[in-house]
Amino acid sequence: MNEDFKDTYSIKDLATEFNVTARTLRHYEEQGLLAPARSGQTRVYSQADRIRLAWILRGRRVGFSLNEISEMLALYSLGDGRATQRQVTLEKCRQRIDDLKAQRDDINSTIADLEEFCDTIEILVPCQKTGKLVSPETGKPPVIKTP
Amino acid sequence: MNEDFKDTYSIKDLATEFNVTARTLRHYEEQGLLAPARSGQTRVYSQADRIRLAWILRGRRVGFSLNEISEMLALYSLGDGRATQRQVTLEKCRQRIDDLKAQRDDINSTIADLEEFCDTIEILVPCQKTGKLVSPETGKPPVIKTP
DNA sequence: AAGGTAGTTGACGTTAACGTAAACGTCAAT
DNA sequence: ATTGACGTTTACGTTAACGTCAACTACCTT
Repeated sequence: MNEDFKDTYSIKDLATEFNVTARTLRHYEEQGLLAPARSGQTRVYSQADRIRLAWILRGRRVGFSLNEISEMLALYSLGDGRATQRQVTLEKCRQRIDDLKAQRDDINSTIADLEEFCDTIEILVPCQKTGKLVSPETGKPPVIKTP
Repeated sequence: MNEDFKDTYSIKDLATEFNVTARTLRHYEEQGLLAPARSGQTRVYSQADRIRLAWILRGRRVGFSLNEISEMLALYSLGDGRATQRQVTLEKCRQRIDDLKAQRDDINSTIADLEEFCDTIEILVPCQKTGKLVSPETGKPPVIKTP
């Protein structure tokens, strides 16, 4: 029996795999984000549940609230729904995409700031007299772009 | 007198410009993220305060907590500090950069998911009989990758 | 049978990031 | 001089996303 490719998982299995607590998984179920099967009282997570959890957690890392994630999951189920809702679904979806692209720009800017900062102070050297960091060229304190 | 390039701002000025409440600015001050000058009791924000606020808000959009933003701002002031702290500062800074790059990857994946979803349902057409959305080619319901 | 491990359901506690209301000061305009 | 727009501090309220018990069940294992 191969243990690596199970098709069902206990709550602890998923919790440890994704580095969250069991409480978190129960919480997501309370919020309607997950709906694992039951064997008696005990939750039994399928492969689909596992994928869905990974998706949820990625959404969380990206900064979405559980409510937003819930709405996005709802969008997917609207995809095969009535035609009248198609346009609304598409608009919301595209809005999300635009927001994410804006956020990506913010992240790139922040990365650029931090990298420039790293580059600046990485070449500095302690001053003989004061012990403070100065430029090895000019002997003067660095010009740091402080926000 | 040109109103566009002021060198001082009221709390309301900045609040409206950045679309936050005055309460938020006071909160940031309580947390030590801002330290505007005072004219009597009244806060007077400088151009530097304004830039700093923009930086803070970008950090917030990126998903940082106020505490994390505070730490990052502290990094910058450590930049011209003692040599002994330089290495620590650099490591923290690079860690931040790596985290941000990972987050950017997550965002890109999410964007890809959403765009694929958009592409899929955008070409669908309502079925004559059921009214449900189906492929114009096959007449069958679409294959949507549901997380 | 006793203990250990893993599961369950309440239900209250916690933290961050503000919201909100009270109670008050200060000018400029009506 | 009173209204109104803007500012202040103090302090309690709120929401999200869980943490943290308690009290219980079920199933092995020794």
